[in-house]
Amino acid sequence: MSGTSGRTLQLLSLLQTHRFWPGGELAGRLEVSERTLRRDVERLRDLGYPVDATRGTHGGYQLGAGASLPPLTVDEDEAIALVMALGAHAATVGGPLADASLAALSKVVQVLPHRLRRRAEALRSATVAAPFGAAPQVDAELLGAVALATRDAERLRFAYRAADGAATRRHVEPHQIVTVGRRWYLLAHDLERHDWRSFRLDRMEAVEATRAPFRRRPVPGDDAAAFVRSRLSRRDRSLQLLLDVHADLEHVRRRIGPWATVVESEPGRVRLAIEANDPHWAAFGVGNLDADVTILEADDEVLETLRRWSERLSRAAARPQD
Amino acid sequence: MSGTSGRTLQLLSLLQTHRFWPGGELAGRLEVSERTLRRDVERLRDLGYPVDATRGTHGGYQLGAGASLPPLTVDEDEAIALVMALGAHAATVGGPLADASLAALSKVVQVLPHRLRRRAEALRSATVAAPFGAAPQVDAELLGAVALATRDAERLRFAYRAADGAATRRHVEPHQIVTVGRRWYLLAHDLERHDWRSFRLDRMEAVEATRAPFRRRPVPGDDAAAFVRSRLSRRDRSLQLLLDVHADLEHVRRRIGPWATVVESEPGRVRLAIEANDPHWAAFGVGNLDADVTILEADDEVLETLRRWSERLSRAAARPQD
DNA sequence: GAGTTGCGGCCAGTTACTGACCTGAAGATG
DNA sequence: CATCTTCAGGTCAGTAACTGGCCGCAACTC
Repeated sequence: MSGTSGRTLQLLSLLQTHRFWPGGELAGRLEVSERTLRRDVERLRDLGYPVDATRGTHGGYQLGAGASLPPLTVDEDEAIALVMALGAHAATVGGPLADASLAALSKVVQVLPHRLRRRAEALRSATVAAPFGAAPQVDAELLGAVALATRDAERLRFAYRAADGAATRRHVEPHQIVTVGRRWYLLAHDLERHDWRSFRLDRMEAVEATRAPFRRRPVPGDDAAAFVRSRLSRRDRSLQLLLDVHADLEHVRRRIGPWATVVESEPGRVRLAIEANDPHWAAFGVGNLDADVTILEADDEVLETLRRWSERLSRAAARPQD
Repeated sequence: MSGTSGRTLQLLSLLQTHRFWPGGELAGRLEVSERTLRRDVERLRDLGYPVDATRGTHGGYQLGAGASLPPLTVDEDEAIALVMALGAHAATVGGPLADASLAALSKVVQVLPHRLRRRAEALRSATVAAPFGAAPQVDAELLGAVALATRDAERLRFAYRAADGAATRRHVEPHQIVTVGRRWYLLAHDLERHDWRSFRLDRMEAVEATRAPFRRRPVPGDDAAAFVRSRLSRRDRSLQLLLDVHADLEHVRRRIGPWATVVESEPGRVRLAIEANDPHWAAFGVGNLDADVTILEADDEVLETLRRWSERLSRAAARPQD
């Protein structure tokens, strides 16, 4: 590792892996004199990263919270945790927080060494799908690649399997990634069809970022999520559940969070759309609402699942054998 | 910002915020000649971070995936996303992945500027609790502080409200953070009681890291999670649910994941303990198992909730009004 | 083939980094 | 209170590294 710059980075990294470091120890690790260490610390401070020092016996250096964020030095396990955590988080929250998560995810994925990708993938398949039935099993690397291209306004090529099984090759301008009903979609402008299209990420394959930059266009209706929702394929939409909940909006929000769309509400009644890609998820939603519910629209499969849950729960509750 | 080192860091950061940078642009931003930029790039490469370059028209530099992980430069929104994603992730997965998440979380929290902490806190309270009823609403900063002290083997002082309401001041050696039934616990050696104790993180307050380091002791039984589980207070334990599932282990694992403990299993039957801090969570578990279930042990509150869910679901399923 | 962009050698002037030595100050210890 | 430990930072001299300007070269695009 080369001279001063490398050492400065290394110092920053050391200060992040342990809270306290006595000066001598640091100097030893960096293989410089203590005087030089003090100068390195000074350099970090000049760079805006506050290194707090304590004098006297058991004194030492410590990286504090400052005005700006120092570069995070993460190790391999932590990088994998980041990939998995950010992917899951982006899927469960919506809006700007999801965007920030994706932005962070793309940074990690961009620099993730290949062997770590394999490890992450292995872990992902070993880890149980989030307990809502089928979670959006999108490959973290693919998600990262798409997020990266979206961030950098870079054209994208990929293979797509449509709902009817037809396989096509696409060339698009990726505009935004959104989640609807626990599934990932990419809203993009299709360069061959000259129109907006939304693509399910779990149906994309062989994603290839061409390096061609593009100029962003305004999204129709100025609301990517709404646009994607309006374009859901019949099959995707079929598990949608429309219901009247006899409770206040506040209660509904607290119980089900962002994973359902409030269509309209008045005091004591909320009309709610649950986009369920899994009937179990719909059943959970209805149960967890903790209020009386009238179903306005639902697929037979969902109704059937509701009945099965109901029977199972009542049987279980009827026979406590303790 | 000082000379070379700062510029190198800045270059690394620029390379992470956009995928492609033409050399001239980078040189301009860093206010150096293109020759010096080339040398900076070389420096980064010497440091082990692979900067790929493309020649010719529309050429430029690009940070690639290499052998080691470069320091991540995240912006404020991303830092907040990290805090929230890692906290949530650590709570939902168990084992080594959770540990890695906590390690990463502590790194972020350590350097998070104060104003960002406030923003994170605000977002946290605005964000709906995860839809399992009461999520473990542990302050992210507190979690980070405890994780930091645990990582660095640093003694901890805090105020604790016990289950019976008694408020005490504790001084402990924090050994491990574990989750049981969607709650956070700290397994620690109490320095005043001279024995192991487990503390619920949501009952801790005013956490203060003394700088006193301690030497780790072997955890009794060598399994922190098991130890904490065995010491759960009566109140915490009361919502435990013990059941026989008539399905294969594989099926159960796939349906409920790490959020339940398999007590024993034989082909076609699994005995399962669900640690539920919320009866709704238990109801969800039973329903989502998608198999016949016999309850062996359960609190009345849980049984009552199961019944309520059952009724609600069957009423809802019976009256589809489409 | 022409234009663009990155690569890296060379050179000379400048800068800054390093280790040694020293004085001071702040906290811990007894 | 005296003493020890540890960080802070000035100075100095030798060395190393950095910088910008110049160059010919190589790779890629159109």
